[in-house]
Parts: sequence; structure tokens; C-alpha cells
Amino acid sequence: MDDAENLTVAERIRQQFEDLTRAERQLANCMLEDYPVSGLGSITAVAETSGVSTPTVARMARKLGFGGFPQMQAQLHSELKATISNPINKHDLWAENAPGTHILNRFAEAVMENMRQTLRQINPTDFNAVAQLLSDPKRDIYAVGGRITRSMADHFFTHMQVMRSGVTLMAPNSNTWAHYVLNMKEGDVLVAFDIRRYEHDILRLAEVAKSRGVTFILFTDQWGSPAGKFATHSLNSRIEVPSAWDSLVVTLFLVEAVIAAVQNETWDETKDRMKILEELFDQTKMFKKFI
Amino acid sequence: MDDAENLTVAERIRQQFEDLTRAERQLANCMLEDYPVSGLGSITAVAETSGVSTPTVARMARKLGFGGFPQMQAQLHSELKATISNPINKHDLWAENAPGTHILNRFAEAVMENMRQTLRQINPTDFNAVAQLLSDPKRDIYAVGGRITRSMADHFFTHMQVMRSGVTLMAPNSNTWAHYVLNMKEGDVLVAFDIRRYEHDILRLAEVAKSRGVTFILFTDQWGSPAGKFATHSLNSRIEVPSAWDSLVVTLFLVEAVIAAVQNETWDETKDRMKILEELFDQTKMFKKFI
DNA sequence: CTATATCTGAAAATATATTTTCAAAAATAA
DNA sequence: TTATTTTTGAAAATATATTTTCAGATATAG
Repeated sequence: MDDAENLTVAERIRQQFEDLTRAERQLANCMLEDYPVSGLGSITAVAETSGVSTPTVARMARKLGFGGFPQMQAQLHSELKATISNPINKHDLWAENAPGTHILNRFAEAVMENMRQTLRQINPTDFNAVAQLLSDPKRDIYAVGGRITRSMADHFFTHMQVMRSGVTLMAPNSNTWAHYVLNMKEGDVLVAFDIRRYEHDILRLAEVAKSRGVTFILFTDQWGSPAGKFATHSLNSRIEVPSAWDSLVVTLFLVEAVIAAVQNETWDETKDRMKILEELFDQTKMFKKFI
Repeated sequence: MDDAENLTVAERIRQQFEDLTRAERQLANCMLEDYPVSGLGSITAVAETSGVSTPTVARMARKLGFGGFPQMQAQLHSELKATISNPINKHDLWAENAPGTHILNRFAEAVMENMRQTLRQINPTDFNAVAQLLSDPKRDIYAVGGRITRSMADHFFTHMQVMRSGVTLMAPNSNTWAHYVLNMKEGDVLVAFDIRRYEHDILRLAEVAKSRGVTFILFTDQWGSPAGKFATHSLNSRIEVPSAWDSLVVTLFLVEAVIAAVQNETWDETKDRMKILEELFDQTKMFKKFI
């Protein structure tokens, strides 16, 4: 009978407004007023807000072609979801090049979604605090990664090293870590990367470091490494992609953003260091030869 | 007890994320995923979507400081109402957390834009060809990076090594490279990373390798490394961000996408290798100790 | 005005949602 | 490993939500 299964609630109301009774119209107007949020509570709540009885609400839902009030509400939910979930940045951007099912597209969508989710979840206070800690020249910094995240620690180290002194990249091999811990002093900062397949050694390291008064910063995934319980600040990123492995793209994004933030904090000293570094590179280049 | 009566659900989740248990984290992630719409259904619906039990949902609501699930949902309703009725903050997915000019936001926007540009520009034919080449077990693979891109080469190597044999990560120090070239045979693949501040040594390496019949794959930036002229396939990514350095986020995305593509190509052999690797890890773990 | 059809909401009946309880499972400590 | 604690979800208990019933209210026609 209803060919209009996919009409919005608002459309159905407008379409059938003439057939509605007095109490129903009152309800309809109220629902359209703060649409669609006003229809989100229980039938009782909706009825009260509109000043009608619950049966009226149930009846109108039927009249509009739904099985009942819950069905109408479900429709409102999905409309809301469609509205809220980003209008601009989906799909359309690269589709022209690769067919819809191409791994490049699927991967890209997953990564973009990971970015969004991560950004929504990130705690700016933590982020700022991390940048602050890493900008403090009195604190030495130690970076460490696991089997997969090693490259993140490496990247982090490479850039931090340019901006300040007292930065150490810990060897990936955990049986060398005791020596690093030996050098850590209270207030120093340990930056660790630990994602799914969490490494037990990192957990132990965090515990030991923490017990010696070291500030522990953790880059981990959405589920959170167990080492999180020792972390002063945790930066979680989404890592799931259509692959047998996890994606570190968003983690890298966070690392680079932190680096940029630190650079902002310390720009006065950093810019001189960078200049000197450039000069050093130029000089050494002149000595190098290949084959 | 809670001075934080007026925190959003999302904020409360973030604040207490560390205190949440496994099932609760799973739920929390699901709720943040389509926030706040995902938390709008009945407790049963929310539980089912997240794959946890209803008591878990009720418990978490309590843990976050609400009287119960209905109270939490009421809070979601009012948040939603505030969001919807305020056209300004609409759809800005992370804006709620950090003010508009926060480095995190600016960085994110730049990276997203880089992704889009890169994807629009990428040549799927090149991409596929690269995946094909790297999946060919008869070709040995050599990976090399520069000062900044070293971590990309490292990441690439770590994953390729799992999928197949005959993969070599070249030391970053260019005066060791001659030895690697000595081992390269015709048809082998050299994968190099070279971005702005292009390194002269990479150019020379590419030239020499090419002259010996080695297939050269280059990951570079939007402007293209000079080594590009020796490249069989070039994968360019946008790297500009509001920072003194360039961003490797999109480069990493391409690397991971290539890895995923290779994995697809070689899944039959790869899955066995991965299984064996897992077993090896389990075994070696038993021998390890820290401090 | 009265007769009749329609609408409406209080209250009962029913269906769902939510919380509580508790034993099994999982994690952690010893 | 084994003991202990914590976490978890199935099922029962409870609380709410939703629908149905039906008598009174309201509108409409004659």
C-alpha cells in the first residue's frame, strides 16, 4: 500500500497532514519543531512534550505508515545518522581513478575513517601536555618501539633530535633496556609505542620506568596497550584497515602533530639548531662520494 | 561526588578510558564510532551493536557517573540537540575538542587534503604494477631510505620480510651501498624513498642500479625526486603540512596500501609464513626476560 | 436540539527495556 | 603452575514503555 517506504518522517507528516486530527496535528507540529531530535525520547516523553496522550503518539505513528512508535523512532535514528555523518568528505574524491573495490580505495576509506575517529577521541589536554613535556629542556627523552612500531619511534627520534638535545632512541632489543633505565632520572620522559600484539617487555619497561619517577607517554591503539596503566598520557589511534596488519598511518599523524606542536613551543631555539644542521649537512656532503 | 556533571559523554569516556575494562572499551569505541547517534537506541540495541552484554552497558553508564543507562542516553539527547540546533559546529568532526586554530586541527586538515590530492593523482596502473613486481618471488627486493625517510624503508621492510624471502633493508649509510649493488641481479627490485631535500646519493644509487638491469621503484613527493628519471614506477605523495618538516603520513599510507596489495597477491603463501612467524614469536617470548 | 460518528486519554494489558543476581570465564597475583 | 580477584554475560527480577481497551468528550449532521 505504501510505496513510500523510504520517505522521511517529516515528509510523511507533511504529506498526510490534512488527514491528521487535532491532537495529532499538535503532536506533528511539536515533532517538526525540533526535528528530528524531539522524537527521540520515549513515547511518554514525546507525548508529554507535545501535550498529548501516549495513545495519540502511537496512533499517529501507525497512521504515517509505521508498524508502531518504535519503528518510527528507528527511522528518525537513521535519518539522524545520515545527517550527522559527514556530508563533505566521503567517497567522491578519488573514485574516478580506481574502481570501488580496489584495495587503494578501500584502504584509503579505512584510513580516513581512522583519522576521523581518532581525532574525535583524542584528548587535547593530553596532547598539549605531551607537547609541553617534550619541550622541557630539563627532561631527557627516551623513545622506544616494538617490532612493528619501531619505525614510529625512529621517526619520532629523528625529528626530536633536531629540535633539542637529550633525546635517545632505545634499541629495539629489550635486553639492552636496563642500561637506558639506569640513566633515566626523575622527571625524564619515556615515549613508547605499543599497539595490538602488545609487547610484554614494554609493559615491564613502563612499570620499571614509572617506579623510578619517569614520566611515561604512550602511543597506542584504540583498545589500549596494558602499559597504559603506567602512562601519564596516552594517545590512542585507530589502526584497523583491510589488511592482515594494522595501519600506523594515524599513529604517524599523531607523532608528526606532536612534533609540530613541540616545534611551535620551542621555535626560538629550534630555528637556530635547524640552521646549523643545514650547514653541517652541506659541509659533510662535500666529503662524501659514492662508488 | 562528580564535579563534572556537565561533561559530555564522549569527554567522560576519554577521561576514564584507562579505567574501563576490555568489554567496556569495546563498547566505548563503538559508541564513539557514530557518536552520538550510536548510543541512541535501547540498551539492548547498543549492547548488540557493540557486541557486549546489556549489563556491561548499564555498568559503564554508572561508571561514567550517570545514574543508569537512561540518564546517559538523556545526556546524549541533549548533546545532540545542542549540536543539531547550532549550525556552526555542524559536522566539524573534531572541532568539539580543540579550537579551530589548534595545531592538531590544522595539521589534520592538511593531512586529509594531502590524502585527497595524492589519491586523485595516483596512477592505479603504476600501483598495480608495483604490487605485481613486489609479489614476484623470483625478484629479490632491496629497500633504502634517506635521512628522514629511513623509517619508511624500515616499515616497508618489516612487513615485506614477513610475506616473502629475499628482502633486504639497506643500511642508511651510503658508503655501504656498493656492497648491496654487487649482489643485485637483473630483474631485482630496488625500492627507494626520497623526498624534498632529495639526497644525491639516492640519485647515484638509482643510476647505478638501473644500469645493471635492476627495476627501480620510487616513493617520492609531489614534486618528484630527481631519481625519478631512473624509476620504472613512481608513487608520489603530498607532504606539505603546517610544520618546518614534511609529513610522511601519506607516504606511509601508500606503503601500507602497497603492502596490503602484495598481501592480496601472495596470500596463499603468506598466510603460512605468518602462522609460522607467530609460533616463533611465542617460542622466543619464553626465553626473554627483562631486568 | 438530539443522534451519530469520531476522537481522546485514563487505565489495564502487554511487551520491552533495564537492572540485579550470580556462576562461569578471564585476568592477575602468588 | 595454583589461588585469588576481577570481569563478564545468562537469566531472573524489576521497572518502563507501548499498545489496547473502552468510556467519556467533542465534533458534526440532521
